[in-house]
Amino acid sequence: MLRFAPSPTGDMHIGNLRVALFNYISSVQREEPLLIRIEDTDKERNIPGKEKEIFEILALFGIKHQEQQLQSDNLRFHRAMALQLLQDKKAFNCFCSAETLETKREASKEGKIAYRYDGACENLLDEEVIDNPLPFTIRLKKPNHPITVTDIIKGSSTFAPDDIDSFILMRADKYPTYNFACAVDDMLADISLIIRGEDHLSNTPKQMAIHEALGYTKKIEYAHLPIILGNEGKKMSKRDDASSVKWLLEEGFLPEAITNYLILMGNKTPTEIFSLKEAMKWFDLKTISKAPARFDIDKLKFINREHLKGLDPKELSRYVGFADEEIGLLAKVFLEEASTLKELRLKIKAIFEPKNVPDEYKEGFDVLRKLTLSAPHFDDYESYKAYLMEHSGLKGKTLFKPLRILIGGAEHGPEMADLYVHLKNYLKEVAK
RNA sequence: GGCCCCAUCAUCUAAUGGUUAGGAUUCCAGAUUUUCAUUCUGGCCAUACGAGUUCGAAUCUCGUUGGGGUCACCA
Repeated sequence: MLRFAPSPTGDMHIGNLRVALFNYISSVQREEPLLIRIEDTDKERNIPGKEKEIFEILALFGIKHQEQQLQSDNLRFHRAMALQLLQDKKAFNCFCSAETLETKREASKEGKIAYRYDGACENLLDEEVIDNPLPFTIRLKKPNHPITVTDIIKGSSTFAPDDIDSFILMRADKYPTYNFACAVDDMLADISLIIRGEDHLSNTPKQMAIHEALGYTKKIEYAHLPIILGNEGKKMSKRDDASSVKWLLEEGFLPEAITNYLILMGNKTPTEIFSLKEAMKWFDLKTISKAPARFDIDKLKFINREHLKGLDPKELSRYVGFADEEIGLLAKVFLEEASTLKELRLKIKAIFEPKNVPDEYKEGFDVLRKLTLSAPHFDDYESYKAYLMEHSGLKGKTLFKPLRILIGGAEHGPEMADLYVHLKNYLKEVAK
């Protein structure tokens, strides 16, 4: 079983989507089910409705899953396991207040030394624990040996016991922390391969320590994906528009193109343009680069354009707000200068809307417009052009510039003959 | 700062000890198109640095520098 475990605390991030995608591909390749687990243990941060949004996005990108669960539904298991660790003396109650810990943390920061839990409550006598009325957390005793994480992408890295530390499993409010809930749930779900972002790499030895303390011996495979960097060369944050899947969709990037780019970036692929289905055949976690990759919106635009070119005209027409194959074909013509659906919609809209004509072309424009409205139907651009030339007396730039504005909606654009074929049945409307 | 990871054009990558270090995106120039854009052709641009190992290093080793991640009773 593989799993994708997002938390419903914000908009779906592009990095999350990539993790979801890779999990999906790997689950299909390995013929193992995929579990979607919503990590909702932080009641304060959960945003109502985000969960639904996550499933909608997954569906939109064609990511299919076999099972789904809410992490909070496993609460009784988290508590039972914590109790067991306490009984086995693998964990202990900690009565240090958040404030005390905070001051100690500040102190080490000032002394420029790494903060570690000082073990204050590790060896309390049973009576001291029983009689203590203070709220408490439960901490795992740090392991007595280093833990090595073997990662499909990163190779292996070893962590010392001090770096794993005696961290908190259960908070004072009796709810599990992320690491504990995650480790228990992965164990319960019999997860075989965990694909997640590199920012979880330092959590992995902690979760392995939990498994070890619980006596769970199944060897889980790991793949930590390199971070996606924003323009600044730092981890993409909510502040980067492009990090939001919703934003990219609104900008007019096709899910297929986003998928293509997410698989392509920081990776070695046989071709540049491909579908998810094609990628299934050759995708391999081992070819993912170890170094973080920078998000390049220009490359995404290029890929989007390529996918747009391959789209069925009818479908493309619907995407730009029409229901006519001809408009779809017209949109394709505009693909030479537009690369997103949003840009395409603007170009097409400009053709059907009242035109903005610069003064120098106003006169010619009016002549051409009236001529077009009264002209007979011409099947091809050449005849239409000849008709206009004959009746207007215009030629060269004074003809073509206003004409372009009239039927192209802009001063610049694709070959007018290419526009005309798809517009000839709309001509009266366009010149209106 | 501690720990972990990384290092080929501006960006994403290819070259599994022997290549004029290749491709793509971006950018620029010429060409062509009765306007512009497109298209085509071409161009700019990289092995971070320093030591080894070797007949030979982008490739292996070590160091330096640089970059990133992470250090919560968040996930």
